[in-house]
Amino acid sequence: MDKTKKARLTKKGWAFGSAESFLGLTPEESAYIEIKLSLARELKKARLKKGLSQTALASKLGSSQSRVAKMESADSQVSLDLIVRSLLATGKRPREIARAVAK
Amino acid sequence: MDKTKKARLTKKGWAFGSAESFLGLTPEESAYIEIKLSLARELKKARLKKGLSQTALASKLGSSQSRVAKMESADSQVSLDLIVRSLLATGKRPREIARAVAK
DNA sequence: CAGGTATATGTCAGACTTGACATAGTTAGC
DNA sequence: GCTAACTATGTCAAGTCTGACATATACCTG
Repeated sequence: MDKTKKARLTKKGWAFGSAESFLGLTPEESAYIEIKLSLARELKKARLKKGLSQTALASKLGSSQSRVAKMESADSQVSLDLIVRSLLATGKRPREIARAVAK
Repeated sequence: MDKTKKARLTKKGWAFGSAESFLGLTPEESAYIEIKLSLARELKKARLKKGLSQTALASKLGSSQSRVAKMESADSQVSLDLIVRSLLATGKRPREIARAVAK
């Protein structure tokens, strides 16, 4: 999968929209990015709901502020694995994660 | 996350059961493994439904038979990312993936 | 405006994941 | 049993992701 394209799409300028493409992404690639973006938004929502800063959440996760920021922006250098594990660590149940995946 | 424990749990002897634990896994770790196992089963089901061998699927995915086998067994050396992307490549829609996540 | 808090972005060494390959085990038909 | 097709498991070099750090930007409040 071409990470440069993903990176471009998920840069600030694109985050507001959907990941559909005129840049040659296949439907599967688009779907993958959509899922990642949705989970990223879910993580941010979960954090804010708990009134935590990125730094505070990072500490709970055993990670760092910069990585939390990258998760929340669905950075191409962040895996789905990490986002899902972080969601679980914030108390989200699989059912809620599933909802975000479908959205 | 301790990968050795995960590896042990997902070894043949445990694959039939759930990933709950008397080995010191936290609920989040268990949930993560459950999700992975569920998606792994989904991938196998999708492949069989299409009447493909692991080798044939691997070729479609640009991967190898051994990696497909590892995906289907939720091997600890396989990421959620890869399983999700493979599911998408086999034609599964996010909604169906979500269902497996919740299960 | 200074200082503080929060978030974003770039980089890096070390850890992890990947496709490929080798090999072993399993299953089905003969 | 033998063969062939299928699947499981181990290993490795190359590529990717991670936490940590540095730094930048934005927004307060005094």
